[in-house]
Order: sequence, then C-alpha cells, then structure tokens
Amino acid sequence: MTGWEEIRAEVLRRIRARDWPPGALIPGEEALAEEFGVARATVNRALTALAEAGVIERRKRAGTRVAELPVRRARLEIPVIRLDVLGRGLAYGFKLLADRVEPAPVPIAARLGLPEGQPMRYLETLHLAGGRPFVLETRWLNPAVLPDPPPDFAAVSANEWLVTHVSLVSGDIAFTAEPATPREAEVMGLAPGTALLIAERTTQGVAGPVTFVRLAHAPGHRVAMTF
Amino acid sequence: MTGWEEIRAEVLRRIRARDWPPGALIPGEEALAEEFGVARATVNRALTALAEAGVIERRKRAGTRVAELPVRRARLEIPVIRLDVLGRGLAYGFKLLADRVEPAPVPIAARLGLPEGQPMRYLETLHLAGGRPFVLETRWLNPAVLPDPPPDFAAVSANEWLVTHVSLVSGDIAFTAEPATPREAEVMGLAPGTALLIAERTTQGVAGPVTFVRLAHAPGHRVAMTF
DNA sequence: ACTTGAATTATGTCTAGACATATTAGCCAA
DNA sequence: TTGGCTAATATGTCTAGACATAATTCAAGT
Repeated sequence: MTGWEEIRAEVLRRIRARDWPPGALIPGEEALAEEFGVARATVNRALTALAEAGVIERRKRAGTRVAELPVRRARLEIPVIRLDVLGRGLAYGFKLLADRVEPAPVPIAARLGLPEGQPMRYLETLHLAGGRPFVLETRWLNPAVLPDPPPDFAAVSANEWLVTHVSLVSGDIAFTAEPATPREAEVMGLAPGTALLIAERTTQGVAGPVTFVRLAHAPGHRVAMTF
Repeated sequence: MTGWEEIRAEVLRRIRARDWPPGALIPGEEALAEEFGVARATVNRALTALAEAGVIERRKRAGTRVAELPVRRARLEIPVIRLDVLGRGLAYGFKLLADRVEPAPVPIAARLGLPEGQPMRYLETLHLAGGRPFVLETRWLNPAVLPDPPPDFAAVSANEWLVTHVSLVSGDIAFTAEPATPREAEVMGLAPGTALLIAERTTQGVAGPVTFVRLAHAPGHRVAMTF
C-alpha cells in the first residue's frame, strides 16, 4: 500500500499544502522511512524522482529542501514530420525542391562549429499535409555523416533518414516568428511577409556536427507542449 | 568502478554503435548483471534511466528493446520574465496597462474549463527590457485563487506573484506566429501586422483552473531549448 | 478453430544492511 | 582572526534476496 509513488505523492502534497514551504528543510530519509513504515531506499526513490522534477533540491550532509522558485519545465517531443502529419489525420507527402552540394554560409558553419566554406549537402524539402504545404524544410547536412553511396533523399525524407540512421546526441532548437521570405511565400503559396513560425535546429552527433535545419511552418501552426 | 551511470553509458554506447540496433531485444537484467559483475538492481537503475530518456522501451515479461524511433525530447525552462530580462543584461520594468474584472471570453473560459460568462480578473502588462517593449502579457485570472484582499499587481507582476504564491500543478504552452493586432502594434510601437512570436499558456492549480496568458514577444525574440 | 486457464518469465519494486562521498560544524593552532 | 584538520551526518549507491505484476506461451477443453 505504500509504494514509492505514493510517498512521492504525499511529499508533493505536503509541499503544495505549504506544510513544507519553499526553502524549508524537510525531514531526512531515515525519519521519513520510519514515518511511512518503509525502507530508506524507498523514500530515496521517491525523493530522487522529485529532485529530477525540480521540486526539491538535495545535497549530501546539508539535507533536502523545497525549491524556492520551482523551475517550471515543459517537455517538447520533437516529432518526425511525417508522423506529425499522420497524427493530425492528414495524408503525408513531400517534394524535394533542391539537393546540391555547396559551401556552407558563414553563420551556419559557425553554428555547427565547422570551418568556413566547408562543402555541405543543401536540401530544400516541402512537406505536405493533405496535399497542402505544411512545412518548408531548409537543411544543411555535414557530408561526413553520410554513407557511400549517400541515401536518396527523394525517396526518404532527410528528416526521417537521420533519425533512423545517425545517432543524434545533443542539439538545440529555437523558435522565432518571421515574415515569409519571397522564396518561402512562393513555394508555400503565401503572401510575402506572412507571419511564419520558424524553428531552427542544430544537431551534434557522436562524430561531430550533423545538421542545421530551418523549418518554416504554415500559418496557423501551433507547437504545443505540456508541463 | 562499475556504477549505474557507467553501465548506462556502456549500454547507450552499444545502442549507438548498433551492436543492438533499433527494435532489437537486449539481454535481460540478470544477464547484464552477470556480465558487468554487479547486482541486478544496479542494472535496473541504469535501464530505468535510459527508459525515461526514451532510448529503450521496457515491458514486463516481454523484455527490453531499443526504441525504433527514439523520441527526441527538448526541455524548456519556462522563465520568470523579470529574470529572463535580467539574464540578458538589461534593466527590467513593467507597466500595468489594464486591470479589471470582466466575464471571460468564451474560448478562454472553455480552455480553462470554467463556465461561460465567469467573471475573471483581466490584466494587461507590458514588460520592458532596457526601457523598450519586451513582451505584452494579456492574462485572464481565476479570482477564486486570489486571497482577500487581492494583491496589488501594479507593484508585483502577476507573473511573479503566481509563481511564488500559487501551487501550479500542470498546464500547457503553445507557440504560434501571428501578425501583430492593432492593439499590440500600438502598445509595442510596431507596424501593424509585424510577425510576432506568441506563447499561449493555460495553468491548472490544485484548486482548479488558475490562469490563461497570452505573451506577445517583441520581434527578434527567440525561445531556445536544448536536448 | 476458438477460448480458457495455468505456467513461465522479465521487469518492477521492496527490504535490510553496508560502504562511499560530499559537506558542514567544530576545534585547534598559527 | 584565519586556516586547516577532523568528526559528524545526510544523501548516494550498492548488494543479495524476496515477492509483485504484467504479458506471453502453451496446453487443454470445448
């Protein structure tokens, strides 16, 4: 009846009820174990989970205290575009608009940590949902991560090929709002200057930088997260 | 020398090296424990961490397999606006532009799960960074969560008051790009129709819905996340 | 062929005890 | 007062063994 999840819930309840206000030191694991009638390891499991969630802060010898400004974290599950579209109940398709090798523009090489002028694979892909433009993907890809012969990105989207074939390790995403460039307006069939949600992503792999992507989302697109 | 973190790292290495390709069943905890010369609980700790990270999928009796499409999760730490501004090395300030009680617009009441026509506190706050408009915050606040007498939101921004005084439990955020409304353009000193990054957030507390906020960010604003 | 139930098995969790490690508090000496 | 050593202490992790739980397999029985 008293598993670690129940103990986590009870501790969380006390914090929310301000029995233990922000900044307060809460009882040690030993004391809580005795109170709940479980082993210390069980209390430890519960408190470790709360610490990972940012609700409490733990330090050896100093004890466990309730976080002052509990950091609110939201998690975004970065979707594979095809599955995102299918999940909305729409038919998925894509068109490869450009595929060439050219030197990386300076800001992009810089963000990936590659030397200026490095030749990179440049791909422009229009993703379609229900036959209509959904996302315009502009991608620079480090050719060093590609096998020989390279995959055919007209058959499998680069997005998906990378997820299944390259071990991505870390990266960052940034969201901004920008007016559609003339190229974006033309390709997506929009008035120039339309407000677009832009996601820019850089990705690092085990063997160095992998890719920089700019995703221009069709008007009305929402990126939703929960916490 | 062989703690759970090292075991986690070694298992992750094998997955990345495709010793265990996506979809493959990996050896059971017992077998791994024997191989690494540790107790099963130690292997369990390592695999539990990898499962939380989305790298593997575990089911009782069926065993542990490498995730086919490892879900990439990015974490966003939702900032208190004041600290966000200060963190950019700019002076923070805010102006309370509106503060009144009025019935909630239908879509907003619906998103919070409150009855239509429910009277709510409406607040409009312009946050300033270095004296320039940074974010226009439009907020509907459930008066049931406020103490009596209610706090003075001209002195402490609602944003900050809520973080420190209400136990927020769950919610969601969505990002969109929208052209500035006439009101937004006027208040922020922009041309109407300027592309703005909009964040909409609903928050639920222990005692019911708390607040709906719309944040209109000044042009050029980036919301960055890492994974 | 189909359904039902039992045996099997891998993960999930718990216990009691142990040692490791980080950090603090207190003490003593320069 | 300051610096550094030492002891105390709370969390971190590990072990060996146990039982719980979910899911699959397989053998009956209809």
